[in-house]
Amino acid sequence: MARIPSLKTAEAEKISHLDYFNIAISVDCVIFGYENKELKVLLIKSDLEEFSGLYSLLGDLVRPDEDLDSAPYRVLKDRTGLDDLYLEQVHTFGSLNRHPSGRVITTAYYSLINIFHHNLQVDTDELHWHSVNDIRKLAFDHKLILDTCLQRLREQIMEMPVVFNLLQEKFSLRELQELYEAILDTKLDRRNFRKKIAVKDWLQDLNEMETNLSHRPGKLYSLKKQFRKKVVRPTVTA
Amino acid sequence: MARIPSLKTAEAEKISHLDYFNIAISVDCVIFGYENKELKVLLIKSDLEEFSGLYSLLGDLVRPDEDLDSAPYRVLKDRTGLDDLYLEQVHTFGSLNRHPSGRVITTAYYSLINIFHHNLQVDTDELHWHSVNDIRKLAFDHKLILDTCLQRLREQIMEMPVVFNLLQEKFSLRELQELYEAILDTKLDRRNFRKKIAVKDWLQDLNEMETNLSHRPGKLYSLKKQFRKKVVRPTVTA
DNA sequence: AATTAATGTGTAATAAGTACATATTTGTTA
DNA sequence: TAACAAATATGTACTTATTACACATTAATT
Repeated sequence: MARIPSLKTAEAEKISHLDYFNIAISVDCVIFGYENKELKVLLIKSDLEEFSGLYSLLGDLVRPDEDLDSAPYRVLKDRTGLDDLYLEQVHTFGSLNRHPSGRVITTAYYSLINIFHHNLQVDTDELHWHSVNDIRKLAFDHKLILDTCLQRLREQIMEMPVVFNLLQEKFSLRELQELYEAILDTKLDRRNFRKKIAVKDWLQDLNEMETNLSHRPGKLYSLKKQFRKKVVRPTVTA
Repeated sequence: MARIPSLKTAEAEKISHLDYFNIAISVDCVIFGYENKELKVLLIKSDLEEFSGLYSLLGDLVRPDEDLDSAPYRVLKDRTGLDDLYLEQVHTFGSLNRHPSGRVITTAYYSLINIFHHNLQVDTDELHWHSVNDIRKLAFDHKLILDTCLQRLREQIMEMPVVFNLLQEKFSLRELQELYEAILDTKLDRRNFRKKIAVKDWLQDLNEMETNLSHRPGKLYSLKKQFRKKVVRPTVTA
């Protein structure tokens, strides 16, 4: 376990207390949304000269009086007004030169939010949704963070009922499939997709149909209640 | 992205620079070993009064001039003399009160080492191998960290050729199966296990046999060379 | 030579994943 | 109001992976 250096070994004492507290820790949020059959991510223009013109993820320093895992909730609440969100810790990035203004280690989280949520308020002067597929370069190491989080999201969507946080409460199987296709960036077979989803038993048949379409409407579904609890910290079940 | 507070928003300016650098960051290593058909973990007697009598993981504060991912290598090198190790970042733990002497956020790594490695030197006054199954309570939140890392290890052993870091270079399929059984804490069917391993194509048949057994000896294998590279930082392939 | 204790191996049964086509429903248009 | 356009709903054959399970073989020991 870490020793607080001022109290302990000679080796540690060579290095002053201040040095050790000279690393800042931040969180960065990869906030995924979904619109127009495309997976989006919420970005902000970087406020550093070094990265002028580049976008970056939303993040902030962790406060001394908040849990690490609470920090991304605060960031999201401040930036979007939403507080009942799916968040998952993915990885911590800490190479020496990742931040030009100083030593900052950052823990990355991804979050899934419904772009059309009635309470969602993104300051559109500052924040913009970008198609994940169009992003080539971001400030800092944020492209790497984005890719890492996207990979994790892709690993999880068939294991856990998470993508529903990106959709309206009611949706058709076609809409759900289009969402999976957007996230995985691949085409899926309709019949096989339905079979796979049916086996999971995640969905409630609402006995309602789509309306206002110029073709045959599909049935509407919602995520079963028992899966709606948000907050997902990876907990150990072993 | 995190803003360095002294430079930016009014809100941030309320909080002094020092406050923000008042969080220390450490790494903790779950060092797995394997002996006598049991999965072991290397622990040290906690040096804090609060936890007297309890063991803890090996860790240290991250230095201002080292990459986060380098810190666990340093810890392992210092503690075990080994430097060519498999290490994987698992999760970062940062609840407010996880460390009694101050605010410390820690990134957990797991490592797999061969207890009988000729260069391994564990200071046996300080460090001890414990059977993972016997561990009930550890200092700090280290039991949670251990469980989280063990879960990750279990998820990975059928996906990637990692467990070979726990074995001697040459081993029989029986030994390999016993190792899997120890990690998963379950019995496996011999024929099915062999089939599964054969499909992975990880092993080199050495055309040698076990010796000094009072029963039929098994063939010896080693991990194929191309899988021997160590250092595995989860890299993004997307 | 018989015994002990393990190795090495294959097949049938079940489950999961993949590829693929037709009838049906609704709204629109001629 | 009939025909059309565009989508929904659905099943089966094929392939691949997973599971359960038993017998002949080998080397050392007695």
